[in-house]
Amino acid sequence: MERSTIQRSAIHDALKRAGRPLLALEVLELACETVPRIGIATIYRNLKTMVDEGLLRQVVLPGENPRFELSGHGHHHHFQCKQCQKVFDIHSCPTDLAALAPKGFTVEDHDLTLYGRCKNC
Amino acid sequence: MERSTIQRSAIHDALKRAGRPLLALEVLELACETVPRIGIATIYRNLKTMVDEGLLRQVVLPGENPRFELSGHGHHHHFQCKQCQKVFDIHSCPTDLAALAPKGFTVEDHDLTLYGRCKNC
DNA sequence: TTGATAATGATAATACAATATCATTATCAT
DNA sequence: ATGATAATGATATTGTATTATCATTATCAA
Repeated sequence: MERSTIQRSAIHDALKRAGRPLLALEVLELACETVPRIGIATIYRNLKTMVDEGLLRQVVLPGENPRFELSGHGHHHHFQCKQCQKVFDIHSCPTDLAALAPKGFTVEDHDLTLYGRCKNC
Repeated sequence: MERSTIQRSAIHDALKRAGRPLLALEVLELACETVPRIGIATIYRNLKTMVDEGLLRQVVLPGENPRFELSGHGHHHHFQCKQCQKVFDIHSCPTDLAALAPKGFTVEDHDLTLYGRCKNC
């Protein structure tokens, strides 16, 4: 990926407009609004490259296919709506988590997902 | 699954002895100590049945295949060791999580995974 | 503008966990 | 102990997300 293509920028734009982590197929759907004939292989190829470049970050929720979001939001967590399945960012983070681990265990990182109803559902 | 078999009890016993959530293949490995010729299909069949019966609970961590643990431990979370990949139970739980969601969002549930080094690693 | 070649799009191939198939074996009510 | 049949074990098949292939198209340095 050394050349700039309308497909690549359509993918970046889709994620920017969405403002929330998207599945590959959701990226396809949104990018289609800009490039109607864009193929799913192009979506996967570009997502992979952009993650490698550090432009995107993968968001993996339990039991879900990977989603993708623009990187540079720092450490944050996610909320999934049980109704529409959409995933949203949460920009705060609980603090005392390291204390939860049993004796002898060292906590280096954590993942938190909240579930419920989003604003629209 | 209406008859009691040594395979079924070997699976239950494997999970009991482990005391932590196991992957299907880990269950196979442990159950083999009791029933050397047990097949992977039998593992999957019984795990599914035992989950349906409420005897087992599925534990799904981000990007991981399902693990299985004996149910009846109530609400709790999990710790995954970055070294040995094993998953352990954490029997405490942060409280203020509902407050983290944006306005208009309702939090009904949550999933927390801690990552780091376990006691043995 | 042109040529080298990177990227795309359509689709075939892959990877792999989980399920289905089916002959054989084990369970258990009688 | 016996027979009906549930369960097993070996393995083929499926389902599905992702990747590879390759002819065609688009990009961009010259």
